Amino acid sequence: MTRHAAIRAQIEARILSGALRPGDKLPSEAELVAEHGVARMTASRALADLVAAGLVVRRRKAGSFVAVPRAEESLFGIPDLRATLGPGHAHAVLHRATRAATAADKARLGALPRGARVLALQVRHMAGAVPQAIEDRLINLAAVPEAAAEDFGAAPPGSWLLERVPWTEAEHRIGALAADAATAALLAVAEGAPCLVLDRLSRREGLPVTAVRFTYPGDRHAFTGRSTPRLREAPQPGMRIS
Amino acid sequence: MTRHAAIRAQIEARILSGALRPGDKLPSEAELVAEHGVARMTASRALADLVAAGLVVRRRKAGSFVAVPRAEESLFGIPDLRATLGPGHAHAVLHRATRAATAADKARLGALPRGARVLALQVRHMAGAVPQAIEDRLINLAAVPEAAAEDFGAAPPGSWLLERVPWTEAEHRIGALAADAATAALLAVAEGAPCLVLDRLSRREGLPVTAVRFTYPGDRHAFTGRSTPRLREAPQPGMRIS
DNA sequence: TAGTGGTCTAGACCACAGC
DNA sequence: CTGTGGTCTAGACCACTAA
Repeated sequence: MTRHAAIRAQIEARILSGALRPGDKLPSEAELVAEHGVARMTASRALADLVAAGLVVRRRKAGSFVAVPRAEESLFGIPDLRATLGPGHAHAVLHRATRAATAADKARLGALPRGARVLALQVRHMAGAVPQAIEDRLINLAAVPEAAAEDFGAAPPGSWLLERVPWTEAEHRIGALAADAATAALLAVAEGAPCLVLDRLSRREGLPVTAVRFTYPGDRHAFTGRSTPRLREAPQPGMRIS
Repeated sequence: MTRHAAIRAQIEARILSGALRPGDKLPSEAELVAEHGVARMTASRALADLVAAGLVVRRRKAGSFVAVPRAEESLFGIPDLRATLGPGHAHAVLHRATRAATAADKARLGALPRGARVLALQVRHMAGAVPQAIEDRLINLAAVPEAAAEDFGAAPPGSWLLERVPWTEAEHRIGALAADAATAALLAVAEGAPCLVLDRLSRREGLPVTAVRFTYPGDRHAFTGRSTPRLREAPQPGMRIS
């Protein structure tokens, strides 16, 4: 491993483990130079890589800090609904339950220890009086214990989680399904109407954090995005839901 | 503009304009040093940025070369169907026409000069005897004149284009639609069945190149992906269609 | 084996934004 | 004003691999 990669890995591990939290100050280049006995360009390279990875922000004179994830640029470039729908957006928690993980829960979240507890949520997102999406979410309380005491009245669970839990891996699936009777009723569409479905499973260092399914009425939503060849100084703008 | 950015921009312009084609050799670091009067690290940084942008590949002793886009990692990480479906995949051109751009064509491709000619294609993708997708594509012949003489028997148009035409910008839309009668017949699904629809418009330096709509049966396909925080040395694996 | 890229050093000057 | 990051230099050694 190269020296800049070693420095980078050390800092990255502290961020991903939670020892360093979003907003915390990192060592300055000069401190890294003294600590690791390298040239400043080497320390600078390590921090620059962390910036490219989105884990760190740097400000002149102020220093380097653990990046605070912005809700607008969620996983895979698919933002959460708060940013998408804007001020007219409202959400309501339809169901909320904590329970020992069932077999079905384990199938969604992946391997969980025996007796693991999960928080199951169903949230409906509205734009005015028009239903825009149904969110079915499972949260692994072993990974996010503070979720048990949260009512998600102010921020929907996606935004709430994004600002608190660093993630290291996510799996996504975007498909199309016909609305079943329950979904159709909640979304105010005809039974059998085409719906866009986004499934996402997020992990932190192998530990499942949350599994979520968003169901959007096919006539009201699409994922849109712009992309350019990935440039270091122009990160991918990502997808929007529109 | 910094010196490494200037060197990078010069090379990038030559690649995007087509003056340098995929596979062409770029100046070595030593040549860039002599040409621009900079230190080697500065030239190296310019080339490293181009590698990060995916425009360049570098091999020790051999040199730096314009990257040949791989069909497996298409725009937005959504690969073309050849790579997805593997050896069992076959495609057939159902319709093929060159014509002066109609109003509908211009609506899909965006601004075109008067009298612009386009190639319209409809292609069906199969896995064995099972239809997997319908591809409706428009190609701007002003941007890709050699497409007029291509029959797309060997490679489907997506792969063919990707290997020949550099792109600088793309817009995407993923939605869900009910299959109309014609689509249902081609995909061998019931009329009204939910379908996943991917629309993509690609441009090269503002010039529309191609607009395409893929329609997938909702019960046979989904876009799946894994993602990690974007690391310079571990590029996004991207989506797969499965 | 020689050319090329990959990394690192120990300096330097500058721009910028907090203090 | 000063700490911090951003960039650049002119070297150096090494690793890899294509010739």
